[in-house]
Amino acid sequence: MESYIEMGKRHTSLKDIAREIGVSISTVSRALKNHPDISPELTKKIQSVAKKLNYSPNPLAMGLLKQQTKMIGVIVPDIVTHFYSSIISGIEDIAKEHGYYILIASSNESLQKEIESVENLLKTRVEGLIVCISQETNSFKHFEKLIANDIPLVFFDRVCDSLNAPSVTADGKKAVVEITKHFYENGCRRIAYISGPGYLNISLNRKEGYLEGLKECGLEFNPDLFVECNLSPEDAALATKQLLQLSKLPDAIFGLNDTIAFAAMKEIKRNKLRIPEDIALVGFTDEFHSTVVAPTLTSITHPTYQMGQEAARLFFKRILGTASSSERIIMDTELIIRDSSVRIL
Amino acid sequence: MESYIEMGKRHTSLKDIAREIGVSISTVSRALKNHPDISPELTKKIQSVAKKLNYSPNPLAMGLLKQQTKMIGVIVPDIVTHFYSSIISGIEDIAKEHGYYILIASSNESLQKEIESVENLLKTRVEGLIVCISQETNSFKHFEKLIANDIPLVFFDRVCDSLNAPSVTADGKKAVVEITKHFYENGCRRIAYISGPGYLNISLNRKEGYLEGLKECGLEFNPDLFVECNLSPEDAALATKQLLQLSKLPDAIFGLNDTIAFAAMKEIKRNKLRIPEDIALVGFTDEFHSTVVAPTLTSITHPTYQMGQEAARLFFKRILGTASSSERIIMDTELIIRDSSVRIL
DNA sequence: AAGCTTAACGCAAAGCTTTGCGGAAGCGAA
DNA sequence: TTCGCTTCCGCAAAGCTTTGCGTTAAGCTT
Repeated sequence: MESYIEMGKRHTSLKDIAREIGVSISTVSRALKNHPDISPELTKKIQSVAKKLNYSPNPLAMGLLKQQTKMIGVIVPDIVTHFYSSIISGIEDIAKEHGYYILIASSNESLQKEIESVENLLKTRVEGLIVCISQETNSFKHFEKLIANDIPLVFFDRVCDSLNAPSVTADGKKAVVEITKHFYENGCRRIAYISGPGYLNISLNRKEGYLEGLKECGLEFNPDLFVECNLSPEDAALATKQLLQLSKLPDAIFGLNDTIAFAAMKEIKRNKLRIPEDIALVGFTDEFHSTVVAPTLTSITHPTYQMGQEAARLFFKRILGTASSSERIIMDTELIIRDSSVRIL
Repeated sequence: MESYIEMGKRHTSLKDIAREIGVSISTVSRALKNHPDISPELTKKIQSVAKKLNYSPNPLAMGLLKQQTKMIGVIVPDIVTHFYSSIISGIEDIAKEHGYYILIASSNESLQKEIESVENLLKTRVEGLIVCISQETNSFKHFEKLIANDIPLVFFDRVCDSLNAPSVTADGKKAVVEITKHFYENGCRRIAYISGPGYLNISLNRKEGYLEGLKECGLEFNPDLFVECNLSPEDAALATKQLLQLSKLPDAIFGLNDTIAFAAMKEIKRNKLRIPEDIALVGFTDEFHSTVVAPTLTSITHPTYQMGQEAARLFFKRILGTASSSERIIMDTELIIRDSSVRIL
């Protein structure tokens, strides 16, 4: 008896199995899920042939039928930063648990690309989106459309507070209060903050923490010591230069994130100033290389991987309909003290 | 006239448009691609309605019809290392040019997970795979199966030479010859090499370069100065310890990659030895933090992003049938000299 | 032996798109 | 008036799976 299976076909279908055995497609389908309508012997036979032919259901057909693709779109500013790739890892693992795959798109910090990504991802019929907005994103029409169409959407890290969507963020305010106090305890009195774009929630939250921290330490806010930059190393270097040109130098700098802190570190060194003796330095996000720079960088650790997991969990709550309309998870952070901020007083 | 479009449906189909206008589905399909059979007025009308309803073809249906998913599976040892995420970026961009999406899977350096990833990716009907094998991978059955089934497969960085598949790698041999000479010119005579698992092509190629370089410098190979480790920082630290316990210390260490070099750097510092005065150090892969460690690390730059692009291009050559059965691209590298290896003689 | 139940399957539709082919209507020509 | 051609559109199948419902034949009851 010759096999009817054509060679060159990459995947076996129910039809192939049906033809091979001489039964109908529906019988095969039922047998494979042990439907009682099919006799035990036939079921057994069909299952063995299916295994031999290495059958696996065609997800396209299933998707068409069930109207679901089992895919989640994930939009991040970039994929090469450890912070994001680590979060993606967390999302991926939870997605896998639910039998979902993720489709990753990078906005490259561009609003335009972010909008395109939303559209493209939607065209591929992802079932929803998990996103961290770009640093340029100050308009949210592309997301409002999703919410109006009832397409699941969850934000992480950089969120849009005005949108009614679930999110997971870090407690930036609390963290920066802690940083500011740490500076103070190490004798710093002119504490500078290099922030990101003012409309981003992370900039805002951390600034709140900065102000609150100053207050608690009995220090006054000095506009000279507050500068904004976009999130590039180049712009951060510029911001640092600006601080270093003040007639009265800062004695501490807090960078919105580690990228900014590293740029600041280079700039400070170039000016032959010592860290932390002349200027203490603290970052945020605890990138991998914090421990390997000199001096090692004091920073705030995000539980990045867990943030990714939580974001994904929020997503599935939403998919499964068990979510409150917009749950907001705020995760705790931890101050990791290293050499860049500790002065022997 | 009331619209027939149901609310709550997330996507418009041809059927929706057809019903809205009162023509058949096939007419709509043809009109949308300007088929001459459809009258200009009707075409115009259909197109305007399609636009209004924000129609985009259902990729599941298309996939089923055309038997293609427009998806590529990418398997990497991990996604959080800059080297891999950067390559992924390159792959992604070329894929996007071709209207393809990529599905990323991490093997976490585990052969078992790699095998699972291959199977899972295949179940989702990716059209082919682009992979960098795990450090454990010394068996290739899971890939042979792909080749036998004529499923496109291209390797990058860590490849399997015995398999007849296209690949893109860096010229490790040439690079390490250069490194060795660089050490020699800086007065080093006891040059050590911390390698990775012996069966990996990258370990092999670089060892060839090491031996060749020693030869050209008139140095003899000393087995004491050659150690292998798996690619973890912990194991690299162990390997370094082993070197530092030699009665006669090495005066130069080359690490298979930057991760190993960083681990070695920590270990050397812990032993109160100076870099590069006591031991010169060179890495490979030029991770972002090479410039920010102290001393800054001399290393080899891979053109990572371009490697990703080339891998993807190879993939599409294969898909489009214009590929020689197994083209192998070998990319040039560059030695970036920094503080960790330059001695003032 | 006729009627009925039940076990064990097959048919067909739906989900969406493309495309070869068949069909209807309109118009000019004979 | 009728044949034939052109123009313009619809039918249906294929790609794969699931599932409600219909069908067949065997076995049992009385």
